[in-house]
Amino acid sequence: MIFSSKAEYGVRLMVELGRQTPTQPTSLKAIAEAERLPLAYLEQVVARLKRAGLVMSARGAHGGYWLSRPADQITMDEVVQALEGAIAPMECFLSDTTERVLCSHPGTGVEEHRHCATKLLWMRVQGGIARSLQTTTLAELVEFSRRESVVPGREPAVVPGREPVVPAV
Amino acid sequence: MIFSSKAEYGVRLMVELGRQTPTQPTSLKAIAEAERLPLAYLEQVVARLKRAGLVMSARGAHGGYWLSRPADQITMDEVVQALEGAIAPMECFLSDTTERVLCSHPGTGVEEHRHCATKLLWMRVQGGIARSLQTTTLAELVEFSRRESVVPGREPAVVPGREPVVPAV
DNA sequence: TCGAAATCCTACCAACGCGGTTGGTTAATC
DNA sequence: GATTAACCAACCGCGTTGGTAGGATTTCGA
Repeated sequence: MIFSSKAEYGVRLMVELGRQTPTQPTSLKAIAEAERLPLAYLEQVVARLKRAGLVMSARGAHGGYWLSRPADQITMDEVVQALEGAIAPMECFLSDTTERVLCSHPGTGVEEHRHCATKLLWMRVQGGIARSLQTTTLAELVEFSRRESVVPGREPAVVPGREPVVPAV
Repeated sequence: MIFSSKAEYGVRLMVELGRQTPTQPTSLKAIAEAERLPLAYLEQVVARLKRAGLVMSARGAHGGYWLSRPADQITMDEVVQALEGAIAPMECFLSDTTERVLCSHPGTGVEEHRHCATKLLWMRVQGGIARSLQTTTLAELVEFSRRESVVPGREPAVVPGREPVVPAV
């Protein structure tokens, strides 16, 4: 599994917030019940979203959460990044903003100076993921969730302007 | 981290095999030393590749492994799939070859019939990953590893009709 | 014919992250 | 002042990960 349940829950939470009128806050309890998710765990999830500035909150009675921006100005890579941290296919991608190629194993002093072929592969994978996340907005997901599921069997039309997904969406 | 070390080790192993002349087998020991990886663990990794039919082997002295096909006829999604199993961003994508949308939580009898918005997102992510893996061949990685480290260069030949990669591979 | 080199096979294990739970404290509303 | 809700900090069982251990089997060269 590529993403943990934090991402799943967090995205659902964001969609739920996007479905609400932004004028009044929505309580976590309401969301937990609607999505049948454990409230206490959702608290930890939403904390990440708040730290990332994606949602705002009000405490006390009738408090709750709401989106800090309109849903069409929130791309899903922001959301997923807030929930999962940096999206990296492999370890050597993390604190490695420099172009250094040092995928050899530590310990031995000898540095591997051959081209790290796997890095090319993981770069492409990362690019593929990033692209799909950046080109999807929260508003799209909200709109998708609003459509009545007339027939559960067939997937509805992909959002116009998007390329068709390869494995038959 | 999206992929485990099995994928990293296995891809390296395949690249290493791709660098050899295919006429004679390469022993795991040689690969383990070249890549500084634990031999006993590599055995488990290569077993997956063999089960998937990507490599062949000969036992006994002077035995070893070799690619079962030319490297330009091996796409990396085959390799990664053999190593990691099915590539799924989220659990509900696994034994779900049918078009059913049932991302609700089990337990309660009530089925969630609202459109599962997260599924749309994970579909796109999966598509992005699949595309990047399918359009990369082992031969490319081998060729890349042969190049002296000049400039990582430009991403070659994205599938026609696709837009260019966003984060600058 | 023997030993070395290699694949092949099964079991075991420590450590870590995941998916929560528990139990509170603080702040706002009625 | 009671209720509602966000906020906070531990804690914890469990499964997966990344190996190791130890052997069995096959093949080749001397």
